[in-house]
Amino acid sequence: MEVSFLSGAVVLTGMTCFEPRHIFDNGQTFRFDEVAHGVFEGVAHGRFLRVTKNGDTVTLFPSSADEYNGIWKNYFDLETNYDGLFCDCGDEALRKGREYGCGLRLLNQQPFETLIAFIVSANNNLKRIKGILRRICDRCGQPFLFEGKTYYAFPKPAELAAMDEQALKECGSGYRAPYIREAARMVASGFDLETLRAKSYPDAKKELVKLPGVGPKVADCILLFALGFRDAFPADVWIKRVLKEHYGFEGNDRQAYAFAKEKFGEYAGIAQQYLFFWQRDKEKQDDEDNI
DNA sequence: GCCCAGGATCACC
DNA sequence: GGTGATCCTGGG
Repeated sequence: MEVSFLSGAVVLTGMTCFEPRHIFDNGQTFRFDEVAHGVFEGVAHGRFLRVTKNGDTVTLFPSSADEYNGIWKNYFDLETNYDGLFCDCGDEALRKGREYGCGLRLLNQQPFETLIAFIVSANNNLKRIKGILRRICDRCGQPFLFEGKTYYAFPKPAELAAMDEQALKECGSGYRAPYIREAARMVASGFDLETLRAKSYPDAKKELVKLPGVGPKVADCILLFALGFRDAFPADVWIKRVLKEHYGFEGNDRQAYAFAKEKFGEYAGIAQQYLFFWQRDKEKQDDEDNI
């Protein structure tokens, strides 16, 4: 991989392990859309970003050397080498998932945004989650202009805590409105997500589930997608189907965590992403076949 | 109008 | 520690 800085853009060449669709359309972020074939746009870290890929060349726009080094390099987890991961792991399902999901990467997102996004994700589907978060951002995030269009940053804890329950419900969040409000209030008044990075995985998880609307699965999403815990393993319905179909595993949630830890070890979270992507695409394909 | 998908919570054992 | 009802809403 090589990085070059053009005027207003960052160009990454030799990117064999970077596939925008696999990165943005895998349930880890809800703020990017494919606006044209192969062109993804979204807002992260309070900035607009357009990501395109041609061959093995990835372009980030608009960007600069400072922004790349300060934000996007870490956001796209570019210091982790995904190339050889799980290639000869002796686990057929994982090897296949890895092959299929090649180019997928874990994003390092902002903890507060990730917390709220996954509270919203509970008992919900991708399309609705996206809509709810967009309306929340439109309503109380900081606006900024880019190419003549207005975009909204994800709200800060205090901005979100200031929204009343009724307004949150009007965004479509339903019964989750009081959870969102109270979690935002707790973070605004001192619940420090950043310090969780220094804790062990079980301790950090114990802290997170103290927040309203955060159970074991949502806590794992925050740990994996925002706080750098690569061993966190979000056990949602999709991944439980994988465990059942390909590993013959049938158990409750806590047994699933133990199984994942034993089976996939310190990279359980990355394995989860490959398996999740594979399973979801497979079922999407099955649905299309049934039409 | 009815049923379904999707996790956290709460009451209860 | 585990089980099952409930919450909300878009979509079939």
